[in-house]
Order: sequence, then C-alpha cells, then structure tokens
Amino acid sequence: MAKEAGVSKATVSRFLNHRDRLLSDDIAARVEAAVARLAYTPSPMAQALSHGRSRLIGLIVADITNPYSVAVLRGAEKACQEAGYLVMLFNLGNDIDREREAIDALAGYQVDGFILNTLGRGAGLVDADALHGRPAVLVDRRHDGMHTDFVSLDNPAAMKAACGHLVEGGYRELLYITEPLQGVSSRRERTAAFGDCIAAHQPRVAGEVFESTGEDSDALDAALRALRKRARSGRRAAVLSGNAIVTLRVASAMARLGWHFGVELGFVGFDDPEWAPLIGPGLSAVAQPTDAIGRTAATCLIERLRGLEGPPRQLLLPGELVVRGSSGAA
Amino acid sequence: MAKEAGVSKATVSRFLNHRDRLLSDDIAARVEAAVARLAYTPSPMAQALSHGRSRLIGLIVADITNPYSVAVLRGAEKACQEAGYLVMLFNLGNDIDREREAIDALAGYQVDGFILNTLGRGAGLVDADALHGRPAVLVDRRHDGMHTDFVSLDNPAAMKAACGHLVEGGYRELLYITEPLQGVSSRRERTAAFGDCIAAHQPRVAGEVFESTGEDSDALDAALRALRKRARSGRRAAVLSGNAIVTLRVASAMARLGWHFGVELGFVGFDDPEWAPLIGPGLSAVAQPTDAIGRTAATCLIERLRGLEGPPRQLLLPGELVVRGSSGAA
DNA sequence: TTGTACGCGTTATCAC
DNA sequence: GTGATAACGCGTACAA
Repeated sequence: MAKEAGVSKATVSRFLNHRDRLLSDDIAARVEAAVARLAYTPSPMAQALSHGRSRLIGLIVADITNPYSVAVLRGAEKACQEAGYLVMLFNLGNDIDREREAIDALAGYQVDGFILNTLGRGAGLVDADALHGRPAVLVDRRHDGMHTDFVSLDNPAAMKAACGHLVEGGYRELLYITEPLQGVSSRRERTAAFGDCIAAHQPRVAGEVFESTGEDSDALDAALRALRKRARSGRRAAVLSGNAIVTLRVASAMARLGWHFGVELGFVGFDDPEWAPLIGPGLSAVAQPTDAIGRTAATCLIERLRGLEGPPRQLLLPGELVVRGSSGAA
Repeated sequence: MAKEAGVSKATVSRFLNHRDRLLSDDIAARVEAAVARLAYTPSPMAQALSHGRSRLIGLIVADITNPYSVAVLRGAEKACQEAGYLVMLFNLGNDIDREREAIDALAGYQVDGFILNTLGRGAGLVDADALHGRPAVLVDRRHDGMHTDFVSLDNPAAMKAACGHLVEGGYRELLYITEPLQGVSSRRERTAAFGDCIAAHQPRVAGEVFESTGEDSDALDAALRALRKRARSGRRAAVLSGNAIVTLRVASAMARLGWHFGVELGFVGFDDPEWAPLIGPGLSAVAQPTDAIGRTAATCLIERLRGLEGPPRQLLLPGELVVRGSSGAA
C-alpha cells in the first residue's frame, strides 16, 4: 500500500486519521485513489499494537444458557457495534474457576474494557487490578471489592411491585423461590427485598424463602405442598420465582402435581421470557429491561473509554410488571 | 521483560516456544524465574501480527435471538476453548447487509477461521474470496457458491421421522408452517422433505405448506381454521412447525383460538426448547443435537486450521423425536 | 548456546 | 506538506 500511491506510509496514515488537515490536494487524491483501488483497510491488530487501543470490548458472561444473559448480551452488542466496537465473548459456563482466566485471555487481546456478568463469588474473585488497568462495568451482579460502574434491574422496586400486586390480589401466603444464594448479589438483594416486603405487610401476610437447585424436584414439590397447606385456612398462596430458570422448574413442579397457575397457586416470576404467556393461563412476570441494561452497560463503558472520570455509578433500571392469568383474583 | 531476566528477548521467546531444546540450565532458570515473577504472558496480538495466526475464531450468527443459534454457539464456543481458541462473536441481528461487514471486521482481527450461521440470501452474498483466504464452516444454512465444510441437522431424516410419527398416530391432514423460505437452505430442505413425505403417503395423507411471518397472526389463525375444517371429515389434522420461533407463534394462535394441542390439532415441532414440555399436554418435538452441531462445526474448522486437506465435508447429524402429549392418539 | 537484526502494519516524532 | 525513523511486542533467521 505504501508504494501503491507512490507515497510514504506516514502519509497514508495521515490521510486516514486526520484527513482534513495537512494534505496537499495532489497527494490526497493519489492516496484516495489507491485506497479505493485496493479496498484498503488498516489492520486493527497493528493499530492496537501501536496505538494501544483495540476497539475491542470483552464481554464475560456467567452462563450463556441463561436467557437473561443472552438478552443483555444482545443489547450490549448492539450498542458496541453502533459505537464502532467489536465484542469478544467469553462464556464461563458457570465454571467459577475460569473467571480469572477469561479476563486474562481477553486482556491479552488488548480489549479496551470489560462488561462483566460474572459469578461474583468464591475463589476466582476478581479484584480491581486483575483487570490490567482497564475500565469495566458490572452487570446484574455486584462485586464488593471492586468500585466500577454497575448496571442492573432495580431489584427492591421490582420485588415491591410483584409482592404488592399479589397482596392486592388477596394472596396472603407467599413463597419466594430463588436459586441458591451463594453470595450472588442479585439473588441476595431480591431475597432481602422479599423479606422487607413481608415485613411491610405484617402481620396480614406471611412469607418464606426456598432455595432451589436443579436436582431437588422432590424438595421443590414438598415446598409447594407445604405452601398450599398453609393456604388452606382461607388464605390464598402464591409463588414468586427469582428468575426464568426457576420459573421453568416451578412450572414443571406444577405439572407434576397436577396443579394449575391461578387456581391452586398464584404466581409471579422475575424475567418475562417469550413463552410466559403460553404456560397455563399466562404467567405474570416482572419483565426486566434486558435490552436497555445491555445497552446502558455498553454505553457506560464506552463513556469511560472516552475519558469520563468520576466515582463509580450505579444505574438501576426499572422493571415492568406484566399481569397475566397466573396471578388472577379468585 | 527483556531485561528483567538479564537476557535478550530472543532467549525469552525460545524459552516459551521450544523450551526443551537449546537452553542452558543457567539461563533457563533465570528466565523461568522472571516469567513467574512478572506473571508474564506473550501478547497474542503481537504474535498474530508477526506470526500470522491469532488463535481467534470468528463466529457470525444470523440472529442471536434464536435459541437454536445460542445453543450452537454454546457448543462451538466450548469446543473452541478446549482447543485453545477464543471466539469473536458477531451478531447480524437478521440484518442482511451486515454479513459482508461482519466478515471483514473479523478478518481484520486476523481470525484464523470462520463459523458461519448466516442469512445466505440476497445481496450480501458471501463468495469464497470474501473470506480473505481463511477456512470456514457453514452451520445450518448451506451456501451454493461456496465449497466449505457444512454441518447441520439431517433435515430429510428428521422430517421423515416427524411425519411418520404423525401418520402412524392417525393424522391425515398435515400443515407444515415455516418461516418465509427466502432461499434459506434449511427452510427449503425441510419444506422439500415435507413434500416428499406427503408424496410417500399418497393418497392417504394430504399436506399443505404455510409461510408465516411475524406479523400475520390473522393469516396464521385462518390457516389453522382451514386445516381444522379439512379435518372435519373424520380425518385428524396436525401442524408441523419449522422451528422454535414458529412454534411460539403457533402456540399463541392456539391460545387465541381457544384450542388445545392434542385435541383440536396434533403438533410436532422442529427444535425442542426447554419450555416445550410445559405447554399444554407437552409439545412433541424433533430435538436438534445443537450442542453436537456447534461442537462438530468448531472441531471441523480446527481440523482445517491444523492443515487437513480434502474436499468439503457435509456432516449431517441426526435429530431425535421426542413424543409428548401434543401428538397423542385420540 | 545466545545475542543481533529484521519484519509484521500501524502511529507518533522528528527532520526536511 | 511530506518523508524517513523509532516504537509497539513478538517470532525467526542469521551471526557470534
């Protein structure tokens, strides 16, 4: 390319970067022609090597099986592309030990920053300097030891809306089913918010929490039976589910028990997957603004990359309660 | 790093690459210590720039909203990581015009090869040399003008299994609902296979095809009503759905019509999403071996990267028919 | 066995 | 205005 236009590579570089300034019309035209002729594009790799920036954003996701993660990923990816960044994806597959490995791998490719939706617990704990000095934004799962920007659903508000809706609908015995807390901030926050809601409605409303793993269908069934039993005394009972995966488990349990949403048990779940309207009478849900969360996270990070200073920001986005048959009155 | 061990960088390079040969114990130890002390890792970027290989695989997906794509992505990503490759993801968001752009962007980062689950139609048509001479493997959607490896479900066999099951179950009026063909090979192949199945069962069984877009709920409802009308004359009717997205539309239509799977209409769908067991009496499905497809695609590509020669391969993986209530007899 | 010099494709800093 | 030149961090001849 250098010689294709008969000029030095420095001139070519100038043409591409500050094309407005410092160019004689004669040479500018020559370079422009050569660029067009060769369909020339500067190598991002070499640019990264020299200039130090890669226009790459590393996105680490705890579990790509989770539709929430995918939805966020999608929003983030869109925003990144619009801003001229490419996304390098790393899926942890819920394997905690690879968190550090993932960051190092991505850092090796000189990613300009990280979007992290990670496990946030245990040994692989990521401290600030593991990021190799690059900015990061945390999504959904907060991390005590790290002061970076944080984007998430407004969990307390969402839980309040869900509980409030159920209580208004006449439900008095609530069971919040969550994946095992394990120190994951979003799970802890939702569980705590559930407790607050119950406390706020004392003593009319009673609540319990059940931690559900994937292999405990018997325990889950038992928990639902116990809940229903408490409801016998004229008090209606409802389940709150912590995310779409738990919702799936609860729906399976209901099928096993031969029960129906909105009849034996009311239901509201966090996350509003596309299939929620199709199960039973339709599942009520707190829809997360996943696309906005992803977008916001990416935007947030890109602002930092452009030099924005200031203390870590916390962006809590509101959920939207979608009422369907599963939480119907009577 | 060069000076940290008090040696030249060439020595360091030798230590990392051919550590067995050509090393004096004295210096080897010095370098090893320095490497450990600095937690030194060679920059993949610089390696790619000089050596020409990046250990990066570009994965282009037509629409990350499609759970099929995600499942494949997951399998591919796993296989890539196991082989020491990193995945760069590019989502087209069904925007046809970005196919070329995606490939160029990825090629700019020196990806060693491509895994393509692309649109395969229209203007952005990708010819072999758009790949910048790098190997590629096509997933799910075949591409006439390109002879690369191809991995996919065995569509004819899967369709045969689905139709055979329905016919055995006494269904005589079949409706295959697919997304608009638009020259997408997998849709065409399934539709053609459906035609073959109907032909094979002539004249006992009748079949029609309906192309469903997202915004045609009225047309879809009408198609289902027409199907049911044909069934009146004592012939049972069933719907076959071309993928999970169509299945969602069909399920919505059934809800609108107040009909029930397995009663008014039988049903079998391609793809077996996790929610399939939870809708109505459970949706029968042809489960695609998505994980294997992704894995196979990645493996396939990595073999090529390791120098495997030979003509393009076609790897067709078998689906698995999962029978649930929606296709039940009577 | 080890160090030197060069190239990979850019950008930035000087001279001209 | 523009062309050499160093540097980014690595691999690899080639020389020592």
